Amino acid sequence: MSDPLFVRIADLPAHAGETVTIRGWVTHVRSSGKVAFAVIRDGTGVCQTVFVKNQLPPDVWERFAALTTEASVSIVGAVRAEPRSPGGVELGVADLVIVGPSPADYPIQPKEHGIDFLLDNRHLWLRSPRQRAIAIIRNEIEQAIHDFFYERGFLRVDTPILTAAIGERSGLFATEYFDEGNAYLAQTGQLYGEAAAAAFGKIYTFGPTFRAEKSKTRRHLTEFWMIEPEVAWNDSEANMLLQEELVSYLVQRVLERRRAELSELERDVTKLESVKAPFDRLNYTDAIALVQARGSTTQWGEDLGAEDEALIVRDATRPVFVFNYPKTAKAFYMKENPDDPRTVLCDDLLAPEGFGEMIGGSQREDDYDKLVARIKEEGLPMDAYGWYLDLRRYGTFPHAGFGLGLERTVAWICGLQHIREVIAFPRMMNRLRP
RNA sequence: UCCCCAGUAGCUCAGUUGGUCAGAGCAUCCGACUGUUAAUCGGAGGGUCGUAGGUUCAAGUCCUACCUGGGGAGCCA
Repeated sequence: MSDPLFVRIADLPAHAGETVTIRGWVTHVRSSGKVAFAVIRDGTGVCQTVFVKNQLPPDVWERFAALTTEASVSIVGAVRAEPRSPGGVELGVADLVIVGPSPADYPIQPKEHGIDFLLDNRHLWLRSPRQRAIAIIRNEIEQAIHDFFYERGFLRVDTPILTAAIGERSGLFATEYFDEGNAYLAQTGQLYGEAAAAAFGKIYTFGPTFRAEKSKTRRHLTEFWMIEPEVAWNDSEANMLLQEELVSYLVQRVLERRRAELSELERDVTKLESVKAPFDRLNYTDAIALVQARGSTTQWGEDLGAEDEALIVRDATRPVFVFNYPKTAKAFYMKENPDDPRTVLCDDLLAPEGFGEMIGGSQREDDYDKLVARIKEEGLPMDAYGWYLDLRRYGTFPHAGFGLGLERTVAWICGLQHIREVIAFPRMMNRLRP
C-alpha cells in the first residue's frame, strides 16, 4: 500500500480538496487539548497541519503527542484553503509517520540568540526562515551574474585556487605542495583573468578567494566569493560603466523576482529601487575635499579609511564610485594615469548604508617597462611574474577589470548587519567549523 | 598587531554603593484546554556566576593576569 501523492509544500494550493502526502521537518507544535497544530517546513515553504483527536486513530494521536521540534515527518492529510494558515492552505491530518525523531534539546528556539551561539549551531541555524530567504537571494544574485555575463558574450574562466605566490600581498594561506615548495590559496584570479582576456576577449571568473587577514569585522571573511571580469580593450571609464550596469542589473533582478524574501528580511526596498545606473563618480582629489569638509583629517596621498568611506556615502542611496587614487595607495598592476602620473586609473565602488567596498577595479598597466618598474618599486619577486609580463611582451593591449565581492553585495541587497549570515558556512579567523 | 566591550541556568538577560544575590523570561518535563499563530494557564527540575590569584569579617560585585567571544582600526571585496 502506497502513500497518497507526495507534494512539496509550495505546490499544495494546486491540490486543494485532495488527500496528499507531505514530508518535512516540524518547526513548531501547538496543542489546545483535543485539537493541535504542527507547522511543517520542507524547504519550499511551510504548512500548518491540524490534528483533531476524535477524528484520528489513537495510535496517530499518540505519535503526535511524541512530536518534537525538528523531527522529520511524513504526513498524509486533506489539503484545504484556510486563510488563518501561513501559505493559505492547511492540511487536515489523517496519518503521521515520524521518520526521524528529534530530541528535546534542539538548541535553536524562536527567540533572540547571540551570534556566537548561532554560528556554533550554523548547521541547524540554516533551517530558519530568515536563513532560507538569504540563501534564496544569494542564489538569485549568483544566477543573475551568470545571466548578465552570458547575455553580453563573456566567457566564464575558472582560475586556479592553488597558486604560487602572486597577486596581492595581503595575508596568504600556505600549504605544502609536493616538490614545488609552498602553494598558496588564491586571493584573486585577476592575473589569470588578464591572460584569459588576451585569449578570449571578455571573460569573468567566479570563485572562492582566501585572505589570511586577522580581520574581525562585520565586513570580512577569510574565505569569500568574488566575481572578476576582465575585458580586453576596455579603459577605466568603460570599466566603471560595466560595473554600474552589473550592480543595477543585480538589484533590479532581486527586486523583480525575490520580493517575498526581501520582505521576510524586512528589507527597505525603497532604497533599492533607486539603484539604477549611472552612479555618482567622485575622483580621489574631490573625495579628499569632501571628507575633509565633513571633518576628516585624511590628507591627499593617503588611502581613504573606513571613516572616510562612510562620510562619502553618508547621504547616498546608490553606490558611489571613487576613482583614480594615488599610486602609493594602490596595487602595482594598475595603470598610471597619463593626465596625472601621481595617480592610477582605478575605482572603488562603495556600497551605501555602510556596507563598505563592494568593488575594486582598475585599468591594468599594459606598458612592459612601467610594469617592471612598479614590480621593483614594490619589492616583489620579479621571477614570479615572468608569465604575467609575457602578456605585455606578446601583443600588449589595454584592458580593465574589477572584483565584485559577492558576500558584501548580497549583504547590502539583503540589508544585513553582518556578512557572515550571507554564506552558508562562514570562515573567519577564529571559526573553521561547522 | 592595536583599541573598546562582554562572559551568571540549555538560550536571552537582570543582579544597585561589596552584606537573603543564586533570580526572571523562554526552552525542557508533568498537568489543563476542540482553532492555535513565538497559544494560554498551573506545577517541577535545572547554575563551580569564564579561569587562576589577590583585597576584605564578607566577592557575581573591587583589583591583577590569563582564556574565550563580540565590535572596531589596519588591510581589503
